[in-house]
Amino acid sequence: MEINPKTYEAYKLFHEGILAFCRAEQQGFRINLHYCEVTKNHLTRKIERKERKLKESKFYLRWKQVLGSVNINSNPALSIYLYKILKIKPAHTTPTGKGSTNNEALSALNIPELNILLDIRKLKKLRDTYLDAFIREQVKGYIHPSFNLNFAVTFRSSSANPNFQNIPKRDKESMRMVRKALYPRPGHQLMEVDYSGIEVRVAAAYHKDPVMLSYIKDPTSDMHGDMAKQIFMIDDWDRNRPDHKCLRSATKNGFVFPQFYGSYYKNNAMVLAGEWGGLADGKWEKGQGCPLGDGTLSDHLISKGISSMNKFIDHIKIIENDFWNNRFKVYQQWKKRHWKGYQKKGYVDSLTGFRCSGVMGRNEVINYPVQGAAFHCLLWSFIELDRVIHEELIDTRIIGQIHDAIIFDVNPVELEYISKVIKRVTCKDLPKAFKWINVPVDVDAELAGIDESWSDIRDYDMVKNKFKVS
DNA sequence: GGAACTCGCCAC
DNA sequence: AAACGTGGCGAGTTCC
Repeated sequence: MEINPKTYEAYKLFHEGILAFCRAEQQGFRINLHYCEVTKNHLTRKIERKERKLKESKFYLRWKQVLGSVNINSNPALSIYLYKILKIKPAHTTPTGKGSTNNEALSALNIPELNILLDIRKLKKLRDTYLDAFIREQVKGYIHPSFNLNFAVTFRSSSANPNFQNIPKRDKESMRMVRKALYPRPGHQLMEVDYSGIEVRVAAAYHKDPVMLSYIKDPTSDMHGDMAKQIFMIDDWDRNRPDHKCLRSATKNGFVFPQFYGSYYKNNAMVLAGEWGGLADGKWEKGQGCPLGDGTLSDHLISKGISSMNKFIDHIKIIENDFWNNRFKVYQQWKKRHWKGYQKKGYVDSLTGFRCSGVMGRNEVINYPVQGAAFHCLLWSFIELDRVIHEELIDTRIIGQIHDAIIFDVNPVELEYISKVIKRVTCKDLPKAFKWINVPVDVDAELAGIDESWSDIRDYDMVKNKFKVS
């Protein structure tokens, strides 16, 4: 018989985790029902206007003429019309080999009517997946998302009814529209506390790479900056310069993190090139990309001898090789050992006592134990904070969790106290409980004002007890 | 009429 | 040698 939690600690973590989640579920997250309904109707009218505009276009009339009837929500039908009937070459294909109709593929075609369709899609997503779900799921003005510990193969959590873990954040317009529906209890304020770089820190406990350890331990060092400097061949690197900041962020999201998840140089090069727009029909052109110094990024790269996409790919290949064989050599050796170990045993164990077994690929074998244990850091803190809140009979409540973040509905009177407790539990008590943690862990906090919505949270210093000024 | 599938898209 | 990890959900479609 296979028991997945291999240790009593692992079993206990999930058992107590479920009970702590249960209390958060029961508490729920307050919504502004009136706002949801008004915004939903507003979106519906906006969608209808755009649909009318689309239906008057030549593009649509031709589509209808050829196929008899048209459902603009049908991606299979759109794919057939665009790529089979109009014989347009798809910008890229789906995993099953058909012409893709996703945002990237349709945007690339530069057809105004398709841009209207993309607008409609986006608005429908906001209306149907979020606002409408809040209205449907709410009970007496509170939604009660479920937090599950029994679905994810990595022993992470999942959330449903509604899913609390995929509420828009990056797109500011969508973020505001949806998060403006979510409120604390009257007279309270929302606080979100997240572990910074927890997966990278947990990975370090597995591989113990000295270079990575010093990157994490030395607050003056900057891994993403160092990589950006190397990738874009910048001599006078200055992490405070806006153009260099832009390159740092592109490197972090287009090279470093994808590499940790198991991506490789060709994909990285395409993403990096796509991000700054140097890639136009495979041509490498001057004057492309974000501004850099006197010119643009593509001017700079061309001046450094990277004069084509192929040269850029070769360049990233060299960087990747250096990344794993020189910079993070010990990390690389661990990945190799770890993968061999799985091939021999047929399973991998996490530092938190969970066993992943079954058929897995190399990337899965490497990622699962890191992803799981990183979440377990959050889970342990969640349980402990829930215990303190429950035992001390204070009024602040935990109302949700997003993999590496906890959301609180705080009584303003308790703000200073709970901040202190959160800081202690997450940063001091956790490493005492999980002895395998070999680097400091840290949290960032965001807070909204009293009676403000989730869209209003701002960076907050839990030690000085004041908002950070940006 | 529902199960199972594909596709697209939101989060970490 | 191979090549981005984990989820949920809405809509459309196909199959039984």
